[in-house]
Amino acid sequence: MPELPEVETVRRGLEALVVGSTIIGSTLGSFPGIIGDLDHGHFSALTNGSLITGVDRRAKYLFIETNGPAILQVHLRMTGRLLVTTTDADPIRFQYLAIHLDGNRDLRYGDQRKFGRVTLIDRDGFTALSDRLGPEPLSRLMTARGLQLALARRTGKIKSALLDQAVVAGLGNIYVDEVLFRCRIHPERVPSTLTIEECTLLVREIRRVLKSAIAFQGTTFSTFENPYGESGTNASQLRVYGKGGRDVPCVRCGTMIERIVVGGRGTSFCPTCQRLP
DNA sequence: CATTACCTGCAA
DNA sequence: TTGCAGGTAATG
Repeated sequence: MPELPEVETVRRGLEALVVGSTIIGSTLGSFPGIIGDLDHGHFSALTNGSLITGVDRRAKYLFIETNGPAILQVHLRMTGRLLVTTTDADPIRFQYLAIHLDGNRDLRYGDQRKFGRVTLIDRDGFTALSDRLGPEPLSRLMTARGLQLALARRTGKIKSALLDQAVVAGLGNIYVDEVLFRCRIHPERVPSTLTIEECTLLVREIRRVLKSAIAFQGTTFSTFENPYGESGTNASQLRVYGKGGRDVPCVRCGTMIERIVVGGRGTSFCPTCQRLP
């Protein structure tokens, strides 16, 4: 499940592999909807001949920048994969798009569940999207005070608030559970009741957990891979995610990790370390 | 605010 | 055979 660390891992791989390459064509597979509402002719007209000048990330979105009229916007959602291969390589699993680059290489997009998209946007589209996302947690724009302010008018549950990309950009189900465990905050805490001390702790642990996960090249449970086709190794670092209701003891106190549903998401936490006030 | 749709592999 | 996995948009 690609969240910020996994998307950042893909970004770094793509930056090393495709910046400086020119798009010379593309092949659409059996699910044309992968490129959104655009037809392949228009997609080609807007991308063929463009030089790839950079790869950026905002929240869980990737942006492949070009010197042409379009930016490629990629969202991997649940099972999307971007791989760089040779042009004559066999199709990757669930391949729906191949972008042909000069030098006999392809940028391939595969997606078992067809949730992800590779769409084209312009500079205004990027700005509009970026404007409705919250601060990047690895930048100075995320602050304890800002987080407390964003949480002040929230009446739901802290886990749901942190999953809202308008509050903090890039957290998903895995890392929210991990961050809350490390902060000893119950996932059902009312967001507006968090103290500034707790927000300071959250900011610190969000950064720590995400940076560490990037260093491990992301968490791979089944499908996540970097553009080289390599799995991430962060799964071994997880303390609670996926462990609730399976007789797994808390690494801190030995209490069995519990599983509940919060905002429709499976949630694992330690009922002893993470108590409601 | 919560719930559902979108998808498909896989575990129970 | 059923239901769960979950990021985001759409809906109630």
